[in-house]
Amino acid sequence: MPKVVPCCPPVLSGSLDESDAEALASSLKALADPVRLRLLSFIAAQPDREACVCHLTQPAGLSQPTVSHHLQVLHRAGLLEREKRGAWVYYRAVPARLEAIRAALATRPPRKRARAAVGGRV
Amino acid sequence: MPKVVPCCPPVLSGSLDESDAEALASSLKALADPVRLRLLSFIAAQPDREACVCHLTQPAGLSQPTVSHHLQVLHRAGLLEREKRGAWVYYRAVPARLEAIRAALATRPPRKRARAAVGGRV
DNA sequence: GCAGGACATTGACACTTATCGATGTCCGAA
DNA sequence: TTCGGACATCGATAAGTGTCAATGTCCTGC
Repeated sequence: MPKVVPCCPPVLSGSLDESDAEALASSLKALADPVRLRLLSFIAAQPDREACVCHLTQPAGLSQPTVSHHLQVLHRAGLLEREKRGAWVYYRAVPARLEAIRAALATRPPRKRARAAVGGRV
Repeated sequence: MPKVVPCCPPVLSGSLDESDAEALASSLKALADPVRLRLLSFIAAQPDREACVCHLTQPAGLSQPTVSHHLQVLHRAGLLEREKRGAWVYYRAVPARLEAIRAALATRPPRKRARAAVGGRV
């Protein structure tokens, strides 16, 4: 059974301590780029909710190394899963991670809900 | 009656177009800094939900021009309101703006709710 | 084993951003 | 009117980031 790690307190519900702020900022930084937002939403919009890198360079309009770089940033932030299948690498969105970030931005403290933050602290 | 401006489509609900992605990324960039997250939460945690700059430099541990800079970034993103009272300037959080950003990060399309995105597009 | 394709990594460059000291502007008090 | 305090702006600097061409690694098919 996976450990349930509580998320950091919502931004507007009290004073964030320094490490919570660092962690949340680091996740937000991964999201705060138009290319990465589009990659994330493009991948999630695929019929099977995944895409390999070769299908992403053209919609992104960027070179393969650049797309690879952005995917790596999203992957390191826990927002994308990586799966290697043969010569290809498939990326899949992790909605729970995005949900955890959303929870950290909640205006009011969220209702208690088990497993809301699966995937680690934000 | 104020115009209700719909927010951009949620990231995971379909493919974001370029201008939506730019707008959302720009709002997220304003949030994606530990100093700014702490300023925002500190201000919101005050008894009267506001604070003047002179009360923020010490908790932030930064120089007055630097704090002023961060407040300006949050203000330009619509996350803080600015009010000048005599020689002092008071900043107040704008929860609706944060809520609009959260909505844009929703995993599923949100239920229709009037005035959910008051304050402009994200 | 060899050739070619898919993806990651490296190195370099331009651009942005966080930070501070110095200075400017505006306000209230004397 | 003058002085001092609160805040913003400016200029400079160091650190971070997005981008690409070149190169490296790994897999598949021949």
